[in-house]
Amino acid sequence: MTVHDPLLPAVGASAVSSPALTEPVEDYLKAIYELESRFGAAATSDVASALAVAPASVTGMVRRLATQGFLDHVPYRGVQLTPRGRHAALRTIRRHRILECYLTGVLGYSWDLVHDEAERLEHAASDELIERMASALGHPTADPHGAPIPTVDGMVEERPHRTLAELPVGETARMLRVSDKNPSLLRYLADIALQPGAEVTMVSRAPFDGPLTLRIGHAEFAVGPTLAAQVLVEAMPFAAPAVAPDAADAVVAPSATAPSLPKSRKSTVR
Amino acid sequence: MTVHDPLLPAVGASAVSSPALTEPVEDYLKAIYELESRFGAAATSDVASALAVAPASVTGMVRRLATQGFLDHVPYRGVQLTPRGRHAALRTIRRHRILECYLTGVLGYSWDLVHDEAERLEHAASDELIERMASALGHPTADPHGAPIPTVDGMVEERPHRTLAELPVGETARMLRVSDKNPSLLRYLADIALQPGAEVTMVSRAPFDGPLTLRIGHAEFAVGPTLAAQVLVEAMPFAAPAVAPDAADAVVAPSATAPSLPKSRKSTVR
DNA sequence: CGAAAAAATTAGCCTACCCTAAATTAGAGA
DNA sequence: TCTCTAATTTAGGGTAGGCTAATTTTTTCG
Repeated sequence: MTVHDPLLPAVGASAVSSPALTEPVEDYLKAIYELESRFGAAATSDVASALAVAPASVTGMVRRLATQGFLDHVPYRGVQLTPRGRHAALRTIRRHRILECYLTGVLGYSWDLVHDEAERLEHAASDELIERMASALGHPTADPHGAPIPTVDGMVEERPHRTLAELPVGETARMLRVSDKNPSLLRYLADIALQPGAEVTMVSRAPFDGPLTLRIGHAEFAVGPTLAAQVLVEAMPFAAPAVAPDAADAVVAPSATAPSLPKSRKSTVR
Repeated sequence: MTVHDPLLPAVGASAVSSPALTEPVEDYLKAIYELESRFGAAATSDVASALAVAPASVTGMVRRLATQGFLDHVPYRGVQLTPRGRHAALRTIRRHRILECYLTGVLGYSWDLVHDEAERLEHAASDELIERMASALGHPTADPHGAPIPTVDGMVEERPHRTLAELPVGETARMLRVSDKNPSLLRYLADIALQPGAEVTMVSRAPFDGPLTLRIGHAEFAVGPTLAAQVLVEAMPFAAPAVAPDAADAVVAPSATAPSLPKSRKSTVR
């Protein structure tokens, strides 16, 4: 009986150069990581709907992942990634986001189409390839949708933010980030020039969950609260439009779209 | 035939938008295609060793592929791809070779390392991505190892060739192609500048399968017959380095003395 | 030609994932 | 507190692919 013994040679601290995770495993870890960082915990049914599988399938996979040390599972209580699991998740997320940067920045993909492509390539690309892409791009720190790119050793810088829906009337903020998963939403946002880095002002807010009026550049748009809730914004560095403490050193604001998209020319390939 | 029909309504002509082949299936079809074009038929054991699986596994997969119409299988007699199977194989091969071009041409991979990377990406990349890469490269017709790239509709131009081992003493040929599967061989060939397009002259040939002496550029190298048998060459179009195009069957006189004149049954195919 | 060797297939198992239906448990509300 | 519902897990199956061992067929060779 020749046993192949594919997994875990030892309980080593962190990455022992993992024996290649399967695609489903990478997907589960990524989904759990994202749910965990959004809600503090990942519920079975949330993982199931994120991955479009039945809840029972999640239970099964979770048991497997727990025995392999990727997460802790308290039955009926939810799961939590171990450092090992978190590291694996972040590796996949890094790949995904660098791929998105590369596809938009170098190969001309539009930001609403990169997600699916990156979703498949993230499992197939070697570290070598990912790092070559990153360096061809000048080591971007955020993907085209504004999501921060984890470092090779698993660090992510989450910037403080609120949703556009929470922005008080009269205030201006900088668009920070939006999910990459909804192509038609992304196409609409591109239409109204609401992309990471853009300045957006809350002009008015209709009552009873009514539409919000935004100013982006010189144009105004009315959007629904559902959309606004999906767009993350951050406070502008300083200098508010109306009451600036010192207008003299206010940052030059590009009036139209301010794309701080990670697009770089230099190719550091050898 | 269950067609999922994901997005587009009927692409037309050739592609019936196959229900996405699995990775193993693509690998089998590709391997069978290559064996078939090399030997005229694909034997179970050859497929098994090409894919590093047990022969029994091949029998099983072959049965599945036959019922799906990718190939015909006469038990104990071998398999033959159907047009459908051949088309699928060529699609994978096209992807593989365009990926190799892109990785070496744009991302700086060396030619001995691209194979493994392309091998994984070929299953994950969308047609969209492959065609974007191809057009970024100006639609190459051969990969870095000299292998021709099938067109989108499954045409390959196989050039007439012989192996370097067969090159008569005194003759010069142009290096055409070498397998991409052996990194150390490729590194050695790069060392001696024997790459597609290079001109190589057979200076002498030691008896009893002894070493062959080649001239490449201004240098001479002795190589074993095994290596030489893996390198494909083609007749030079016309015009040897220093001689005018009139000398149709004149051979460039090598400085080294050729023991016996090559019988030179010239079949200058082009 | 007939026997041994080689090649291929069958039989029987295994693992990873996925699913549905049937328990079970947690948590909310009366 | 007790019950009802929603969430979760267990039970029982299915498919794709892979493996070893045993068997069958083909080929080769004395």
